[in-house]
Amino acid sequence: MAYWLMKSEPDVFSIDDLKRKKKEAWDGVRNFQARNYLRSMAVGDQVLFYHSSCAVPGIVGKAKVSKPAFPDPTQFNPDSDYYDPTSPPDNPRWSAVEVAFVSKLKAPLTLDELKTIEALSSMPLVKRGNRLSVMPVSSAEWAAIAARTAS
DNA sequence: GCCAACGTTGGC
DNA sequence: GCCAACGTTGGC
Repeated sequence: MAYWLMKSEPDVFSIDDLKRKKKEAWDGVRNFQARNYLRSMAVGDQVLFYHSSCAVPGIVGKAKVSKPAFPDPTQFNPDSDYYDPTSPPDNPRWSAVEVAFVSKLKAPLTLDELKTIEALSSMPLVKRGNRLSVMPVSSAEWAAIAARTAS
């Protein structure tokens, strides 16, 4: 069982959206490193849900992986923002997973706060200029975050 | 809205 | 295979 952190813009898809829908395909990832992380996920892996590009970026809830990686259908959909005409149908370039809602935090653990936690100092998340939208979380990092959150 | 940082593309 | 240009991410 592994831990992950996944970013989403709340204007596009928020923790409240996931809570309401229970499950959601996590598609649209178009970065090779993030894609490789998606492909290494297993059902039951735990996920920190992070809101990015918003007034108060931070961890807002938890989810878990409910389906392992499958070809991201949006890459073959010409009407999708994520359409990728260069992806070979017999060897799809992009993957998605399905995640299920677990909990919403009573209060977000803000990026400002995350930056002050020594145990998290090597996470790409807290590094300036970081753009990785899916990243692994170590058990020590998970524990440090869990110690500061209530759901 | 701005801009720094980064990944990707494409010319050579 | 290098690297400049470009587009995107994401904090502020």
